[in-house]
Amino acid sequence: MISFKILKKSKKSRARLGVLKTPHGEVQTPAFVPVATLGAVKALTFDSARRTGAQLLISNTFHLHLRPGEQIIKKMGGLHKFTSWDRPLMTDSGGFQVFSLGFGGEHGMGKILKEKSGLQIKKGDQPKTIKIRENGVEFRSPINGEKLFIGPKESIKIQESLGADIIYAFDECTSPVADYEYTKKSIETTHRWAKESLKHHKSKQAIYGVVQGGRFKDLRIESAKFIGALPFDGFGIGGEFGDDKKAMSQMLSWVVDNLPEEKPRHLLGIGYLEDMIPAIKSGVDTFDCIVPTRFARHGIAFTRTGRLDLSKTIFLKDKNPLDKKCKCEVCKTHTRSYISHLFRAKEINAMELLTFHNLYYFNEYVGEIRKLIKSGKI
RNA sequence: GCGCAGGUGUCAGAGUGGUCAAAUGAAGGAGACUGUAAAUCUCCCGCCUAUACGGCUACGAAGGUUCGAAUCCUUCCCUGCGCA
Repeated sequence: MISFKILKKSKKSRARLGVLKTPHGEVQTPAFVPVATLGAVKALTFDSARRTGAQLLISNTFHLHLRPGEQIIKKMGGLHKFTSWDRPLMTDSGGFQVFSLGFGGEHGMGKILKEKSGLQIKKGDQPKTIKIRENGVEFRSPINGEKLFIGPKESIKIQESLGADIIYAFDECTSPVADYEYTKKSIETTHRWAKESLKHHKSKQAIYGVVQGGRFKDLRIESAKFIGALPFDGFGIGGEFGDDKKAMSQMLSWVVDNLPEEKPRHLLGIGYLEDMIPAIKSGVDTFDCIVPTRFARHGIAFTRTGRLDLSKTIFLKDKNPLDKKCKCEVCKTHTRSYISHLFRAKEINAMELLTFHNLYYFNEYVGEIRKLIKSGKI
């Protein structure tokens, strides 16, 4: 089980400072949650991940079910023992894959709408590659194409075998091009699955319910009220978040105002650095995102002066560290020149160094935000 | 000197009479990425431009054959290997 203690509530916003206690230690919130989809922070050892200041990781039910399979992990003593990660851990339910392997993949879009596409998902529409049924989803394995079925019952069973500290109810993450009627129907499904998830939940792990509702105010509120009234230990906020930054804060406030105040809230799959303060001010306690890790593998470093693309030749002549003020071990020891060279030469160290720095920087950034809440500035 | 093989865009390397500014890589350039099918993906990459199924210049050099040549012929230059 977990417990969540709110240490301070901001007078200026919905932001709050807290401590999330889990069987594997405490998390100072607000906290950034690095993603370890397959039971690894890509490019890093867990020892390194700890040194970046990572407090809590999120792994993925769908992907671990496919490979190596939850039975293997259970036999190895659960995810913590299997991986050697000894700090708090959560597993996502596979709900995001309903989107990413469904409409998301089909339409070639993420959950943040970049440009008007003219596409619209209407009530009754189904993605081509997967089928969303009453009790779950017929997936196709991205590895070998085999059919598999995951619903709330399956997801919870898998997550119980994996044994993370916090698990999630199975949900449908909706597309930014889903229309009102589709989204309305979808939250009915997500709500039904939430109750089913609770029904099949037998372990002592904490379980979070997931709020959906797309960009529609009444649906977000309805979903928050419904999920918030169920006996979950905390709440995930998922789905699309509109096509501009203001919209996200707006949508989060609709949701947060209708969730129980004393329970932790996790914003699923957001954010960029610039999303953090708005999300935290909207009352979010934890949030995960693949950005620092994936972008690192694509050559991008996040710094106080913006993003740097280390694949550019210009950095070969740059003696500076990635970020002059950063105290991380990468910035203390390496130049942009060297890291750029490694990246361009496709040395895997480049990914390690960039991933380390990015995670350190993200964690540091949230740490600063915690200080701002503490000192009453946010 | 003789024999053999060969000289293609920044590089490597296809192409052996038209559909060739020339496959494919690489290098180079630009962009994307928000609960990870992502060490991935997209675009540009001879020059000019009104950016188009446009113009120009190009496949070692110079001539030639042909309606048409990177592709065939002649000479020359150069490179590699072998033999003297």
